[in-house]
Amino acid sequence: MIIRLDMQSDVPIYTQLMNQIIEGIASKQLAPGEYLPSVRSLASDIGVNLHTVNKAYTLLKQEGFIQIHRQKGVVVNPDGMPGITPDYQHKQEAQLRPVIAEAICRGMDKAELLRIVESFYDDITQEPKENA
Amino acid sequence: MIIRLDMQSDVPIYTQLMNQIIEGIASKQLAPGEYLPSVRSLASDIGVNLHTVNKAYTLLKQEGFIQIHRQKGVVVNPDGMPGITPDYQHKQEAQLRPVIAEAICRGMDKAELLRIVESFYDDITQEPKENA
DNA sequence: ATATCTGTTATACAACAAATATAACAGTTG
DNA sequence: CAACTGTTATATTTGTTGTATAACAGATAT
Repeated sequence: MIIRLDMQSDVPIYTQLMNQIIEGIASKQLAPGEYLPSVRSLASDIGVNLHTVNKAYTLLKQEGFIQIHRQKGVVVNPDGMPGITPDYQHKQEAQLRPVIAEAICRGMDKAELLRIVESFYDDITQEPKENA
Repeated sequence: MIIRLDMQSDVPIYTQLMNQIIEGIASKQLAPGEYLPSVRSLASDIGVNLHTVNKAYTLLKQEGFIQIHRQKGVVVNPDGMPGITPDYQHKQEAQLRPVIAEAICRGMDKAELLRIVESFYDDITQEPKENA
């Protein structure tokens, strides 16, 4: 999977990494059971420090997306993804409400917003588009 | 309008302030032309520093949600809200994609996600529920 | 067994962001 | 003139982000 980082972004690198790995899983470019690069090799590939990758991996492990087998490597959770927990629902609401509120302010009607969400949903689930 | 801050949150206070003001406008609890408290009085009310409120106001001004009249006060933009600019669309995509990708990972199907977005949309547009 | 690969931990450092604390300035309004 | 606006400046504290090294401990391949 190709990782694209924007070093100019105000989004932390470890967050960009987490987001791209999660989208990779959502788009089935990364399948459960599939191994991810080691912290050192990924860090080297994308030109960041080992600890930055390790932070992303550790947080993804805490949320249940990946498993880390000591001395063996990092693998997309073969037991499946975490489900819709109450904690997750609260986090999702905290993320969605501000986005929806701003859309409303700017005059976006409900149908248009739903159309946009749907198109992103389709776009993610219809990857892989690895080759361009 | 009632402002609720979570001092334990990892979301910066000035961001929480911006979000709540934007949701206040979206829900029509704050109407265009309506005056907001001065930086000093709001800061005093919610128990934060003057500069924290000023940062939120300044950013809201930059995005076009409010106007700041020197020596007169802060007012919800009476010329209307900013529209759907390309910059905004990019920001919105950057905010939405990670949320949608995680929802997909966790097994939320498209209909359920759309239902959630719709319910938040309705919830925001059907405030004010000031009295509980 | 020895070298090499894992993740893990620890420490130190630089740069930056967030928030506070004071203070002062410059216009507006009562 | 006093009191209120937003604005600007400076300083300090605290926490986050990211880098840099280094070492540890277990697994694996030669």
